[in-house]
Amino acid sequence: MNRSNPESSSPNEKRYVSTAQVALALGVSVTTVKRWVDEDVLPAHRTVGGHRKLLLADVLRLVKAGNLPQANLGMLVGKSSPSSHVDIVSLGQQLNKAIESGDAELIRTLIIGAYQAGVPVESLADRAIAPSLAKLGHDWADGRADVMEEHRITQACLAALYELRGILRTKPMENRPVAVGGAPEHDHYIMPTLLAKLTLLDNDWNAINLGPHTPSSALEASVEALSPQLVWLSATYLPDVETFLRDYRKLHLLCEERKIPIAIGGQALRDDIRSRMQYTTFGDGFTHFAAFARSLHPQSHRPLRGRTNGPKKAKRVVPDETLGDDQVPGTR
Amino acid sequence: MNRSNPESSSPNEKRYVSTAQVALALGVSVTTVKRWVDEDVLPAHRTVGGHRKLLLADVLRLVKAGNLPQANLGMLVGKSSPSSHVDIVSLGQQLNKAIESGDAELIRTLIIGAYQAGVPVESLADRAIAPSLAKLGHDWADGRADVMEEHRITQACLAALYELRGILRTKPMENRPVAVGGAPEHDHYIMPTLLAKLTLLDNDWNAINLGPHTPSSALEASVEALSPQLVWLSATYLPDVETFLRDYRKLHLLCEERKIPIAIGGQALRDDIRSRMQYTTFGDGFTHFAAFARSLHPQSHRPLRGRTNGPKKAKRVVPDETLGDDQVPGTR
DNA sequence: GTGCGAATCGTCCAAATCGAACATATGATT
DNA sequence: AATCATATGTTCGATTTGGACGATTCGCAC
Repeated sequence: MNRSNPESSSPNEKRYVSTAQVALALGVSVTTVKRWVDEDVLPAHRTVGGHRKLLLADVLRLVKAGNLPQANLGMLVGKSSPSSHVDIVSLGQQLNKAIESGDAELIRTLIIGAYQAGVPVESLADRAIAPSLAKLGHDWADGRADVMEEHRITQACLAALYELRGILRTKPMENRPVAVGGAPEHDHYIMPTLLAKLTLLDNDWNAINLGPHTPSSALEASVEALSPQLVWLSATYLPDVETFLRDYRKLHLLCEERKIPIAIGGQALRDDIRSRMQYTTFGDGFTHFAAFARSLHPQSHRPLRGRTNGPKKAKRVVPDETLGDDQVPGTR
Repeated sequence: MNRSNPESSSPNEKRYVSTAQVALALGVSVTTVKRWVDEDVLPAHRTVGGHRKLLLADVLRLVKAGNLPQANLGMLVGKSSPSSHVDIVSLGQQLNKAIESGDAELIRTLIIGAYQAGVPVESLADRAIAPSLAKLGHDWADGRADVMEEHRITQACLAALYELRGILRTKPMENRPVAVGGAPEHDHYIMPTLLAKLTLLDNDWNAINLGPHTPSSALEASVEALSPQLVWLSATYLPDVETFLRDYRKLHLLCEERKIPIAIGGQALRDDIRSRMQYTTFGDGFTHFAAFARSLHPQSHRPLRGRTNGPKKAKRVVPDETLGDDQVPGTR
């Protein structure tokens, strides 16, 4: 087992980094980093002598929130991997190899490392984890892998994802909109609904996951008890479509009455089933799901250049963006 | 700890920590900590030999006064001394309250904190987590709690346990004996088999968890593929006892042939079922399970977190003097 | 007690960071 | 195109920090 990242072993997320390191990694100057800290764009702590100390987790959050094209986080998370931008495709291939060899430690390193290198959770899910697990499922069906491998790998991925959840948990949960969700009854797949939760957490939601095999009544109870601003339902296995549809209609009625959008997704929801459901959005993958969540609750944004408002010192809260890509001059 | 007045902040604040520990927690170098002490920014006592001993409370005060919060104080508070024996009973009560109130964050804090305070995983499982979840189950059956609460709490506990797994993972894994295990087919309970894995990890095993709903064939395949030195099977729900027994007998034969001990456990294995099984040991709780594992592979050293006992020469700290504390770190 | 490895001490000095003032770049407004 | 407001980049001396060194102390086992 080639341990490409030997040093690991350090809970990177709560490591302090200096302004210079952040500047180098983000492709901006030190002064800019200092100013961002002073303007509360980036949280930081000061030493007694006045030096700024940034938590790595805060920096990573900014990278994902604002669009910093030149971000090269390799230097921050581990100086051993200068492979600048993490290629999501190659990540998927590496993940496949790790799964084939059954190397749980490598699986963890790849997933956590990719996130720390700036890959959003939804991309990680759609383009690396889901395809790899699907491939594993096919191999199993074709007899090239056995159930033992499948179970073992599933547990390894689960552990990595829960660790990722721990990283996502580290940032402020105040003033976040609440979402609840789960998988329908008799659907025992843990991962899809967990990925949905992680995706929401990564997009500044407070997600409450009721887990797999959640009876419709439990979901309805949570809607009434928590008054969420979004409900998700992830169906991977549906033994009884009719019962599911009946339950779903009830849930949908309740949510419609309370004006709560529902997002549904999952492999089990084939076209013929979807056509019989009413929903606000069907997420064809977690990327769609994340986009929908962001449309409901836009994230804060990095300051933009130029005049944004009248001469007044207006507060800068850019509601949404799209402004496409904007090139930050990566001088230096 | 009977005398503890509950509201008195943290359990341990009169503990002394070294400059290196403080440096690690605050994210600065040892030299800097030494200088801060010399400049009266941080109060400290000196041993007769001149070593600095910092009161944990003082460090925490600086952390709050200055702007260095949320540093890795986990590393500091984590190494609690044995004298502050966490009362496992009171922990269970606190956990019950946290579960009743549905406070996921509190659940996490209690579980992680208890482990870091020196409670072994098996005790945590047997005397806090299992009773609390059993109580939740009863409340649910009696109508005092609903399914929503149960699912939500289960997810919270799962997350905490996976985080605990992350902590256990950081210990060296070389030269550990391998164990494999899981829950039988159609048993979808994740937690018992996860707790079994954590228990083994905490006792210097390398445990591979195939997870819930594991077909007997998968377990057998893993025995053949991995040649473990222990197999565990945790049954919480057994819809078809006869099939289970038939599968188990096959597994037992395989293991006997290879001289691999089997440990079984779980609520579903009532006396009448157990009487029909052959096994090496039946773990009536994780404490038994851990003891059995240790008997197979004695630990070189129980990972005593914190000092086992202070040298009889109790603190020989010279109260040192005056140094008009306060001295707020001038953030200039 | 005695001994030994690991941790800490004190003291250097180089490197990193700070704050402030000034110069440049960017994008919206006119 | 010209203008303006904001954001970013550069330089500078003063301050803070971090690492290296041998000498000393501490904790633990025997």
